Amino acid sequence: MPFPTRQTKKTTIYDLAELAGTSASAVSAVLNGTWKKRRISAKLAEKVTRLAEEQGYAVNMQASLLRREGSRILGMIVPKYDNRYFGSIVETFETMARERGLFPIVTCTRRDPELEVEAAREMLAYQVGWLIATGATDPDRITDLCLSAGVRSLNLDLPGSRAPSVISDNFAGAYGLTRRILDNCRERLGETIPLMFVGGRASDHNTAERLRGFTAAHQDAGLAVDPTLLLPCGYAPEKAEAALEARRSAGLAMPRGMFVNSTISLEGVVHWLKRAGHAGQDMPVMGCFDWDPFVTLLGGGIEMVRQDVPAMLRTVFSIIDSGVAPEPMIKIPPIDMHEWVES
Amino acid sequence: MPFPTRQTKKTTIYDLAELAGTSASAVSAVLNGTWKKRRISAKLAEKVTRLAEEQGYAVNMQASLLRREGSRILGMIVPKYDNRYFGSIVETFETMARERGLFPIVTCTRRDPELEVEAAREMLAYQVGWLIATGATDPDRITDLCLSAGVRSLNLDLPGSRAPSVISDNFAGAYGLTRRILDNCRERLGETIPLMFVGGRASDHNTAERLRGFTAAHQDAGLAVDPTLLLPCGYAPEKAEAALEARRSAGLAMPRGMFVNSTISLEGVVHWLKRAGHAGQDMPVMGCFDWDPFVTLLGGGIEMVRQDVPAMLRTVFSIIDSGVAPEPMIKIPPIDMHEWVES
DNA sequence: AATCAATGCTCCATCGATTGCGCAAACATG
DNA sequence: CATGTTTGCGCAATCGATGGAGCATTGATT
Repeated sequence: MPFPTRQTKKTTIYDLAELAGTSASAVSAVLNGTWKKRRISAKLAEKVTRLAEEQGYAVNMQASLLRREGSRILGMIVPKYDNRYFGSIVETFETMARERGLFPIVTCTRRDPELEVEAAREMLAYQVGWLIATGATDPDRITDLCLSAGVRSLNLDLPGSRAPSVISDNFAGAYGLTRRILDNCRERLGETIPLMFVGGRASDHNTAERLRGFTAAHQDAGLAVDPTLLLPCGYAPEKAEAALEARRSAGLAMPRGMFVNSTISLEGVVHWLKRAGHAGQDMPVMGCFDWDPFVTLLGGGIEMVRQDVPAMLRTVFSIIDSGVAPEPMIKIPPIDMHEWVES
Repeated sequence: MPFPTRQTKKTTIYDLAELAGTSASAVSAVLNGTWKKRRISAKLAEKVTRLAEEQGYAVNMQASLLRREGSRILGMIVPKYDNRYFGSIVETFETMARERGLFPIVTCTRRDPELEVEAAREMLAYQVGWLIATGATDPDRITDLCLSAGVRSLNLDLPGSRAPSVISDNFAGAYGLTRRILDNCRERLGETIPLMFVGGRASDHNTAERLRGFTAAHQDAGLAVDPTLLLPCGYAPEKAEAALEARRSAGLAMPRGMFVNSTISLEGVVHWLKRAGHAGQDMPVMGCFDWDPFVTLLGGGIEMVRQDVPAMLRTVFSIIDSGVAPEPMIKIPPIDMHEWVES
C-alpha cells in the first residue's frame, strides 16, 4: 500500500489576520509577545492566540530572522558521534542553548577537513550568531571564515590561535593518568616500566600536550620514555590495531603498560589484545584518556580520565553570554576515574 | 587578557552588485548557478564570483529560503547521543542528507515527551521539508503537528500509525537473540532455563515486539516464560540496576541467563553484576539487543543484535527521494553479532 | 465644549535573495 | 534600410515577519 503524504499550504500571519479580522502586524505582535508594548488589547490577543493554536500556526523563522537583528542560532561542528565524550558535548550544548532560548544546530564532520570547512560555510549561510568548532583539524581556517562573515567563533576541545579556546588540561590529565598507570605497574608487575603511548595525531595540540604530560610523569618517576613505544597513529580503532600488529610482526615484544589516547583507539587496542591472546592475566596495565562506561566494566583495572564536559560548556556559554573570553585559552581540569576493581 | 570578537556587517548581493557595477539580480543569478538560464555573460559571472570570494560572501539562507519554494532542510529528532545506535543513525543521516544537497538539522530530546514536541515545533518553524522522528515516545503527536503544518514526516526506530515508519524487525531480532542465548545456556550451563528480560518500556512498540520474540523463542524451545523475570524498567542504566537490586533485596535468586534490551540498560546490568560479585565465572549467560564495540570485548560471550542502520537510512531516504513509502511500516532485519570468544 | 492623553490598532518600509517580465543594444536577414 | 532575433542585463514584485510612525476612538480634565 503506497503511503503518500499530503503537502498543505502553511498558515501565515496574514491568514490569521484575515480570520481574526485584524492586521498582520497585530497578529505578529501578539504571537511574538510584544503586544503589550504595542498596546494590543488582551481580548484581541486571546482571540489571535486561539486561532493560531487552532490553525497549527508556526512562525516562519526564515522570515522572522531575516527581519530581526541578531541571530538566535548557535552552530557547532563536531568530529564524530561515536563516543561518549562528543556525545555528551553535543547533548549538553543543545540543552544549554535551549535554556537560553537559542536554537542549536550541530553537524558532524567525520574528521574530514574538507567537510569541516564546508559545514562551517553552511552554518554561516544559515546565519549562526556563533560557531563552536569542536575538535576541528584546522580551527584557524574556520575562525577566518567566521571573521570574514562577521560571526563570532570559539574552539572547543582542540585550540586555535585566532579565537578563544576552551580545552581540557591535557598536560595535567595525562601526567596524572601516566602516574596512575605507573603506580598500577608497580603494584601488579612489581616494577615500573616505560609505557606505550597509542592513538591520536602527533600534529594535534591535545596529543602533543598529552605526550608532554606522559613524558614528564616518566621523568618524575625516574624513567626514560622509550621513543619506539610512541604510536600516535590516528584516532580510528583500525589504526591502533594496525600499529600494534605491525609491531608484533616486526617481532617486538608486547608492552606491559599502555597509555591509550582515546576510547576510540582503546577499542582497537582491546580488540587486538583479545585477538593476540593477551586479554586475560597477560593483559597490560592500561589507562585511557577519555571515559566510557563499558571500559569501566571491562576488567583489568583500566584507569581513565574523564574530560569535564559540563565545566567546559559552562565556560563556553559564559563566553557566549558575555561576549568576552577571560583569556585566549582556558584549560579545564579533567576528572580521574578509577576503575571499580573486583574485590 | 580579554578576548573580544568583532562583529562586522555581512556582505550582501547588493554590496557585490555595487562593487561589480551591476545589479543585484545579476549577482544572485551568478551565485546561485542560474546565470546561463538568465543569459549573464561568462565575463560578468567570473567577475562576480571573484568578488564574492574576495569578500567572503555567504548567501543568506534565511532570505533565500524565504523566497524559494521548497525547503532544503531535513529535520531529525533523536532521543539521546549516548549510544552507538543513535550515534550512527545521526551520522549516517547527516552524510546522506548532504550527499543530496540537503541541510540536516538534528536535535536531541533526552526521551522527554515535552521536549520532543517542543523540538518538533521549532523544526517546523525553521521550515524543514521533512521531519524524521527517531525513537519518539509519542510519534503520532509529532505526525499531527507536521500534518497541520503541511510538512511530511517519517518515524524511525519506533513506529507511529499516521506516518510511514522504518524500524528494525524487532520480533525476528529478539527471537534469534533469545535462541542464541538459550543455546549458549545449554552449552555453558548444561541446561536451558527461562531467561530474564531487562530494560525498555513495556509501553513502547519495540519492547513489546521484542517480548513477543522472546516469548516465542522460549515456547519453541519448550520453555515457559517466567513472568517474574520480565523487567521492562525503562532505558536508563540506573533503572536496570535498581530493578536488579530490588530483586536481590527481596531475596530472589540471580538469573543465570539474561536478555538485555539495550546497551544503555546493559551498562546498568553489568555494573550491578560487578558490584554484586557476579562478574567472573558466576556471570549469567547474556545477550543484548543493540551493539557496542566494548561489549564485544567485555568477555563472557555476550550475544548482540546490531540494528542495520545503513539499511534503515537507505530506506528513509528512498522515501524522501520518491515522496512515497511502499508500505506504512517497513521492518529492517537486524544483524546477529557473535562475540569473539577467547579460545 | 475644547483640549489632551491614553488606548487600540493599521500602514508601510524593510530584511536579502529570487524571478517574471521587459528593454536596450548587437547582430542577422532580405 | 527595415525588420526580426539573439544576447545581456535591470526593474520591481515577492516571500513572511517586524516595528516605527501615525491615525482614529474613547475617556479624562479644566
